[in-house]
Amino acid sequence: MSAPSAPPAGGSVRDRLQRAAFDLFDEQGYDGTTVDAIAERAGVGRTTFFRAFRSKEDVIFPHHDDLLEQVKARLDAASQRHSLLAVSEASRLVLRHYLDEGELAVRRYRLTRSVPSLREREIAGMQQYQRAFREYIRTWMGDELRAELMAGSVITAHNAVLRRWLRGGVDDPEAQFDAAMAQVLDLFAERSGRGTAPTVVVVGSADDPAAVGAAVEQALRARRD
Amino acid sequence: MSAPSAPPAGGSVRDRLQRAAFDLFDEQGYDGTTVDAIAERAGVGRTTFFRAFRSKEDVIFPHHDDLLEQVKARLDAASQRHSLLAVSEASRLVLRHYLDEGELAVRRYRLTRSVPSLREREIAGMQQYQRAFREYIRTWMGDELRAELMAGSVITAHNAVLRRWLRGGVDDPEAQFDAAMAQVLDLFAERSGRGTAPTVVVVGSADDPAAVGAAVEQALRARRD
DNA sequence: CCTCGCGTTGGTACGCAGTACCGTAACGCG
DNA sequence: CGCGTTACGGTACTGCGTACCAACGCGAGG
Repeated sequence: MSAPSAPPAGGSVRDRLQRAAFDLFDEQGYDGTTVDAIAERAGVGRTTFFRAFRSKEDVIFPHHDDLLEQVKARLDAASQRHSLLAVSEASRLVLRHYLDEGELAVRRYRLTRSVPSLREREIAGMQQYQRAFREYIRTWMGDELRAELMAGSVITAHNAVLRRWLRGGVDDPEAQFDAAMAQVLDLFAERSGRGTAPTVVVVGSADDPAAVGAAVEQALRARRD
Repeated sequence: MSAPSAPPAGGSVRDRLQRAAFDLFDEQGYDGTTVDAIAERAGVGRTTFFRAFRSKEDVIFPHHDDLLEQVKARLDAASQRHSLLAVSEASRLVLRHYLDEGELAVRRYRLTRSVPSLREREIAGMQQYQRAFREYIRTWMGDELRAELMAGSVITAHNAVLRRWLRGGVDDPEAQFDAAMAQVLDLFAERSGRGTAPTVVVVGSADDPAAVGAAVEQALRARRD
C-alpha cells in the first residue's frame, strides 16, 4: 500500500479522494458528479469512499467536527473567567482554520454558493458554533435573550469577515476580524449611565502575552487622549 | 374525487397526505417512514405525493416559500420608511404564522429537534429571512456589518420567543415578542452621552487564554489609576 | 514453511428518495 | 358522441447510503 502500484499517485487514500472530488466538482459540478466517478478517479472502490467520508457532502466539510470540538474545548478552558473575549478568541480559531486552508476554502466557498444543499449544510454547521457560544455565555450571564444576541452577533461578525476574504480582495482578514469583534463588543458594552464597567477590547495579533499587555497599555493611552 | 370512494375521508389530497405523514412520523419516526407508506395511508399513489410536495421534507415545511414572499413583500412595501420597526413587523408576520398553526407547529418542532436533517432545513429557512432583512436594512444604512448584526439580532430574538412558546408554558408569546424586539431596538439605538462611556478596546490574540485574561486584568488595573 | 487471525479493500445486493415517462380514467365542452 | 384537458397511478431508472461477504496482505506463532 505504501508503494502505489499503478496510476494513483500521492498522499493517503483520503487525500486522493478529496482531490479527485474537488477536481470533478469543478469540471462537472456537484450534482453532475457521482460518488462512483470520484472513487474511480481516485483509483479506489466505491466502498472505500464511504469508509473515508460519511457522505458525499462530507468530502467538502471534512474538519468540521474537529473544529467544533476545538472551539468547545477552548470555551471550557476559559469557562471560569467568563468573558466575551473567550468567545471572540474561540471564533478566531475558526477563522484561522479557514485562512490556513487557503485555496481549498475558496473552492469550497464557490461550491457552497452554487449548490443549495451544501449551503444548507454550511449554515447548519455555523449554527453549531453559535449554539456552543450561546451555552457558554449563558453560564455567566443571566439574561438568556442577551446571551443569544451576543452569540449570534459574534458568529455574524465572524461570517462577514470570512465571507469578504473568501470573495477575494482582502489583505489581512485578521485585522478586519479584530475590528469587527471590537464593534460587537462595543455594541454589548454597558450603557453610559450605568456607572463604570469599562469594556476592554484588545487589538493586534500577538501570541505573546507580554505583547498583548503592551498593546493594551497602548490602547489605553491612545484612548485617554 | 369530491365523493370519497373508499377509506380516505376528509379534505383535499394535500391535507390527507400531510395528516398521514405527521401521524406516521409520530408512530414510526421520520426516518422509519417511507414515502410509499405515507401515500398508502393517504389512499393515493406515490406519484401523487411528489406532485403535492416537492420532497419528503417539504411535507413538514409546506408554507415556507409563501411566508418568505410575504415577508419580502412587507419589507418592500415599507421600503420608503426605512426603519428597524419595519423589520420587526415583518418578523412578527413569521411569528403569527406559527402561532396560527398551533398544534401543528408543535409537532413539527418535536420532529425538527430529533431529526438532524430537518433541523438543518429549518435553520436554512430562518437564514433566508435573515438574508431578506439584511438586504433591506442595507438599503438605508451604510454600515454593512451593522446591518448584518441588526438582521441577525432580529432573527435571534424572534427565534428565542418562538422556541419558548414551542416548548410550552408561555401565555402570550406576542407580548414576549414585543419585549424582545424592544431589547433589540434598544441595543442598536444610538448611544447617548457618548463621551461618558469609557470603552477601551483591546486588540490581539494570545493562543493562551489565561495570558489574555491576565493582560485584561492588567489593563483594568492600569485603568483604575 | 505453514496457518491462523486481523485489518483493509472491493464487489454485490438492497432500501429509499426523487425524476421521467406513459397509460388511463374523469370531467367539461362543442 | 368525439375531443382536449387535467389529475392520478404505475413502471422504470439514477444515485446515495448501508449491509454483507469474499479476497488479499501481513505479522505472530507453531
